[in-house]
Parts: sequence; structure tokens; C-alpha cells
Amino acid sequence: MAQNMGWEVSGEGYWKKGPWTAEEDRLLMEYVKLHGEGRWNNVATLVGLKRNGKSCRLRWVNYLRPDLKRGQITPHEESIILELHARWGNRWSTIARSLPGRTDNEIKNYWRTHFKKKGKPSSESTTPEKSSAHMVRRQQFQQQQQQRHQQDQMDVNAIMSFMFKDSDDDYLPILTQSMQEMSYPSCGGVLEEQGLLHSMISGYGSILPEASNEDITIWDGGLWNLDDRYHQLS
DNA sequence: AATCTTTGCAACCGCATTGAA
DNA sequence: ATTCAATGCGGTTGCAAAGAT
Repeated sequence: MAQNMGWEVSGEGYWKKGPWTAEEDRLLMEYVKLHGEGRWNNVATLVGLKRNGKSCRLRWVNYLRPDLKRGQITPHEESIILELHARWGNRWSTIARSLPGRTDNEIKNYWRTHFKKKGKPSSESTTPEKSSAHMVRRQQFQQQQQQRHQQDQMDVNAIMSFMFKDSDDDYLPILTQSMQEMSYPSCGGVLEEQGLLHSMISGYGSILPEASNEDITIWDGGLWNLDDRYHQLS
């Protein structure tokens, strides 16, 4: 295999590498809309996106999935991560299943950034002054990052709302399945039952919640932050 | 003002697992 | 039983932005 200026030459042709463009995102979402998730190696042939299957799957899972929760990790989520990491170690995907809307990559990055260096949980365990200063800096940074993400997400939202506005029923099974594949098989069904899932898709442009610290619901023994979605929908 | 360092995240890589042929 | 493609997972890297010197 050869690599050249962000392109990778393989037996199948040229695969683009590096950061994704808005146009590539649009093509990938178009693929999912038409063919559902999976069979990622077909993306290139079916919608003309010059990315390999792995790259497409990763982009969808970590960035484009409509059920992703954006914004900073809340203190409650942080405590969950700490608890589950203590129990399971670096099993990020397992931990992620207990935090719907969060990806394994996101949790892994969060852990490495905030806890890894310290060699133990609770990075704010030095002095209180340092702790609060660190917290403030961290929150400022996260807010800035979030603003950047929101701008990006606005682009994605525009595409999403355009693509899915007339096809809720087509997309519903995919989202429902995504929900059910998480640890809590009842989630997808319950949401659908309550008409929430439909609303989530219809109002997709507005479901990018700033996570609330409260109202974390224990659901079938798992954790689910309903508050922010309910507020968006009510 | 310029340079160096730190931070957080997106994306890639290699390996393991799964499932179909 | 074997092979092979697709997918999943965890570790790692590269880069942009902000802070520190």
C-alpha cells in the first residue's frame, strides 16, 4: 500500500484519508438514508464516496449518528465513567453502552485527557485552588470547543433535516434498532411507544441538548439521561 | 511578538471477532 | 473445517487552538 497526500492507494483504487468535508458527510448520510447502516464497503460504489468502509463506519458512529449527544461530559456522566472504568477497565465500548449518545471514542478521549496522566481517577485531587482553576479552564475550553462543534453540527443538521424531513418512516427502523442495540433493549421500544422517537427525528435539528446534571433515570438497571430530550421535545 | 507547550478531539491503524460462503 | 470479508474494539497519532514563557 502506498500513501500519498491524504490518499491511500489500495487494490480497490484510491481512498481519501484525513478530515471529512461537509460534502463527504452529505454523501455518507445519503448512503445511510438509502441503504441503512452496515455494508460500509459499498459506500464507495453506491454513492461515490472515496472512503474505505472502515473510515465511513467510524465517521457515522462517532460523528454523524443522529442520536449522538453533543456537548461536554456532565459531572454525572463523569462519575459513571469513573465507576464503570473501575469495574471494567479500558472496555470503552462497554462503558459507552451505559451512556447513550456518547461514543466509545469520546469516552476514551475523555478518560485519557482527564484521568490517565494522574494514574488514578479524580484529577482534581491536588489542591482546591488548582482544582477550581483547572475546572474553570477546562469548562472554558469545552465551551469553546462546543461552539465550534455547534457550528459544524449546524451544517450537519441542515443536511439532516433536508434529507430526513420527508422520510421519518424510512429512517425510524434504523434509529430504533440503534436504540435497541444499546444495553437497554426497552429504550427503543419505549421511546417509539411514547412517540418520542418520531419526535426526535422530526425535530432533529433541535435535539442537540446541553446535558442536564439532573434527572438521570435508572432504566432497567442502566443509566439514561432523559431530561434533556424531554425538555427539547416538550 | 514569537516560540514553545499543553490540551482535546477526530481519525487512523492493527488486531480480534463474527458470520457467511 | 476453512477461508475471507465485514465489523468491532482499543491504542495511537496528527493537528488546531489556546495558554504559557
